[in-house]
Order: sequence, then structure tokens, then C-alpha cells
Amino acid sequence: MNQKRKLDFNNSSDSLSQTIYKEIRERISLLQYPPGTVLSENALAAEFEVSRTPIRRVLQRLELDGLVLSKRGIGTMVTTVDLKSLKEVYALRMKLHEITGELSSVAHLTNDDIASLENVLEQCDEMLEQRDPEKLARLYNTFQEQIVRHINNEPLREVSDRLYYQTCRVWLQILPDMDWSEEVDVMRDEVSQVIEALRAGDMHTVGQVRRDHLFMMLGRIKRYLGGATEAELDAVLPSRRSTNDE
Amino acid sequence: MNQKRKLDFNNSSDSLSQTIYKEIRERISLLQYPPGTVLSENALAAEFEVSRTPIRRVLQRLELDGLVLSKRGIGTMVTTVDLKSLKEVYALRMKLHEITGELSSVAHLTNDDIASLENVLEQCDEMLEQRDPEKLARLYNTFQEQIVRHINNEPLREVSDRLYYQTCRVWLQILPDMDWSEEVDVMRDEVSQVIEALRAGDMHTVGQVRRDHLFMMLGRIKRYLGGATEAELDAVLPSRRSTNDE
DNA sequence: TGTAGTCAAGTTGTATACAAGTACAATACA
DNA sequence: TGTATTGTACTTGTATACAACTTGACTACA
Repeated sequence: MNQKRKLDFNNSSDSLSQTIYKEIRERISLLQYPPGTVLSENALAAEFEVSRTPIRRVLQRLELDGLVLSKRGIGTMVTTVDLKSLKEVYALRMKLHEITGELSSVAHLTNDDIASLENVLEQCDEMLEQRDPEKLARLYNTFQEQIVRHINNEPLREVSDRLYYQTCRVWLQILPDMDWSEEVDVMRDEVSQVIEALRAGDMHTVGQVRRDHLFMMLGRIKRYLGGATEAELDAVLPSRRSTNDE
Repeated sequence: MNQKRKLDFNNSSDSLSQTIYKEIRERISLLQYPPGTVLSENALAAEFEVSRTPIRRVLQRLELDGLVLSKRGIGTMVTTVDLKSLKEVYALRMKLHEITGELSSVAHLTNDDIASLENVLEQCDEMLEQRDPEKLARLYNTFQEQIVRHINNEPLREVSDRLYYQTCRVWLQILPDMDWSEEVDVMRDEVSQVIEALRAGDMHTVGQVRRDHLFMMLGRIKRYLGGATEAELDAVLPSRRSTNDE
């Protein structure tokens, strides 16, 4: 209910709809809206101080992304990522990472970009001290955003962005049960290797690194999903929690 | 103004929004709404006998697809596909065709599917007699739909569908100036080879065939765009026709 | 005649009233 | 007590009135 929600209306560059879209998408990806949560259009309209109309525009876009599902008379619920979809998205994302290196090259890499990525690296190190899954997931979101920005092929960039947010919350869902230091180390490795490849101007290696890490992450997730107790499986797969807030 | 517009409201399986979406998308792809056309929400609402609200829902989705662009006070215009986007989409689609064979296999191939594809093949032969670019484009759309249906990976299927409609009208735009019998023959070849590969259950070959044909089509398009007169380039690239109808 | 200004008729974006549908609880009744 | 039913309070979907904005034509004026 009282998560860290910074209502940022100072994003003047993006349109209002775009700002609200990214905000709600981030909340879904960070499990502030867990799967099954019923999102009330009226509540969101009141929070963002607009009418239902722009909110509906955002929710319709999120529904096209597969993140929510609107049903007349019921409500708009955050979707659950089933294992089949997870495998499909991961398989496609791995292939897309491979072709990213072939369709895109490292261009317009500024010092700010490098500095921003090294900032991510530093925050990774700090993560070892305190166990905060949501914070780590948020950090990985910013990392993803930084990398996707360097994809030159615009349709590929858009697809990569969409696919990432479609399933990234699964990792966060089981992160509390995983080996914390191992996950932080793995992420640190990926960030480090990506920075090195970007510095060398080798987008092909960037894609390769990300594909390998994606593959290994899927393996770790499967391991926890496969050897999970029934209660843990319920928490990930068919849940219908009702964490409404207003 | 008086194009062949069959207002099909008998599609009871899809929702109303879905039906209108596919109808307008088809019109854009067939150049019944050429680039630059201003689509009036009121006119569309009157034609489909609904209010502006569901029409806006459809237009917003088309805008996310990159097919139209809404500007306050101006209108909703059909976008123009510039050469850069064309190359990017084609490059990505070629790669996607390659990975389609790796992520998807030929499953649930019924006799009706084969019959439907052979029907496309027959209609190809009939195309040689009369020069009707829009009819050929419509036929290619149905072919594309038949093939995409057999992609098992759902996110890949969705992406392939979207990317196809993003640029397929470029071919139709220059089709009147191309070698008609050559284009029909090339299309017949692709359909024929795809049918053969599907019969053999070889999705990998399907992807390969489609990739090769896509590559060659891009070459032919570039040839016509490169050696085109200024008038022809204007017709394809930065046009701002205003073919409003109401 | 030329030019600036103003008004009118469009457009999309927003807010809101209403229609359609669902779920749940209270109530009437056996 | 148990059960069916009905009403109420929610939800999303639709239609509509209004606000914000653009364009072009027409008018007033120098």
C-alpha cells in the first residue's frame, strides 16, 4: 500500500499518457501490482488527477502488451505469466539478442552512457550488503533501458523493450527464494561484460553476452520452478491475489 | 471513394473493435487510404455505426503500429513509410524468418490449410490474365495470414504480423510501375515452395524461402526507388495527399 | 490593392453521464 | 436453519458534451 511511489509529473518531455504508461508498467514489473491485482480505473484517475479517459488509453496499451486484461463488469487485472509464455518469450529474446549484434552497431556512445552504466555497476556492488529484491529488479530495469537505447534498428528496439517487460517480473517473483549473492554476482558479471564489449564497439559480443546470461537465467528460474513446493508454484503461476488499494 | 468496401459485420467471433481494426488496417495496406490520407473519427464512427470512442480505440492501436499519426487540431493521418524504416523492417523480418524455422515446427497442419494455400496458388495463376495490383496485394495478405498462423511461438507470431503490415504497402505503391508478370511469377514461386516445404513438415525451409523472397523483393523495390523519377519518388516518400471521404 | 485580423468550421483530447454486466451481501421465505 | 432472490455497489464499455487547437476564408481597414 505504501510502497516507494514517487509521483513524478516533472517529466515534461514525454506526454502525459506516456508518463502514466511507463509508471504503471514499472509498478507491474516491480510487483507493486502483483499478478491478479485489480486495477481500478477510478482509483488511477484520482491518483494521477485526470479523468478515466487517459487512464483507459494507458490500460488498453498495457492490454496490448499482455500485462493486464480487462473484463467488462469485473475489472482490469494484472496478468499471470504462465510457464509456456515464459519459455516462448525467452526463446525469442535469446534469438533477438543474437541478431542485435548483426543489425545494430555501437554508435553515438557518449561518455555519459559509459558513466551511467558504470554507475549501475557500482550499485550492483552495494546490493551485496542489503537484500532488497525490488531494488535489484529496478536496477536491472535501468540497465536494460540503457542497453536497448543503443539498438539502432528501431523496430527491433521496440520489440526488445516490449518483450522484456512481458516476463521480467517472473525473476523478481522467485528472487526471494534464490541465492541472493549469486544473483547479484551474475548480474554484476553481465553488466561488466556488456560495458567492456560496448567500449570495444563490439555489439556482436554484447548480444552474445546477453543471450548467454538470459539462457542461464532461464535455467535458474526453471530450477526453482521445477523443484518448488506447491505453495511456491501457486505464488507464481495461477495466483489470484486481490491486493486492491484505494 | 467508391472502392470495393464490403462492410462485414457478420464476423461474430472477433469483437467489434477487432473487426474495425482489421478492416481499417486492410484498407491502409491496400492503399484505399493512401499515405497522407486524413481519417476523420466522425466519418468512421458514422460508417461503422458506433460513437467516436471505439473508433479512437482502434486508431490508437493503429498509431502504436505506426500506421497512422494523430495530431491535435489537425487529424489522424496515414503515415508514409520512408526508406530508412523500410530497410530496418525488412532487415528484421529477414532475420525473423530465419529464426521462425528454429523456434517453430509444422504442427496441426490440416488438409484445409493445404487446400487454402493451393487456392492461393490457383488465384496466382488467374492473376496473370488481368493486371489488378490491389487484388494481388490482397491475395498476398491472405497468404501471409495463412503462413503466420503456423508459427507456434506466440510472441513471434504477433511480431511477424505487425511488422508485415508496417511496410507491405510500399510494394503495392510501386507495383503499377513494375513488371507485372514477373511479380506474379515470383509470388507464385514463393507460394509454391512454401506449400512444398509445409507438406514436408520442414518449417526451417519455409523460413528460408520466405527470407530469400523478402531479400529479392527488397532488391526490386530499391531498384525502382533508386531509378525512379522525382515524380515517382514523391508518390512514395513524402506525399501529403488529402483523399478525404465523407 | 494589400494586409492584418477575426471569425467559423474543422480536428483531436478530455471529462462526464449513462448503459451493460458482475459479484456479493442482505433479506424474504420455506 | 437453509435457500433462493433481489437489490446494491462496484466494474468496464459506450455515447456525448465540452475544451484546446489548427487551418483557411472572409472581412475590415489602411
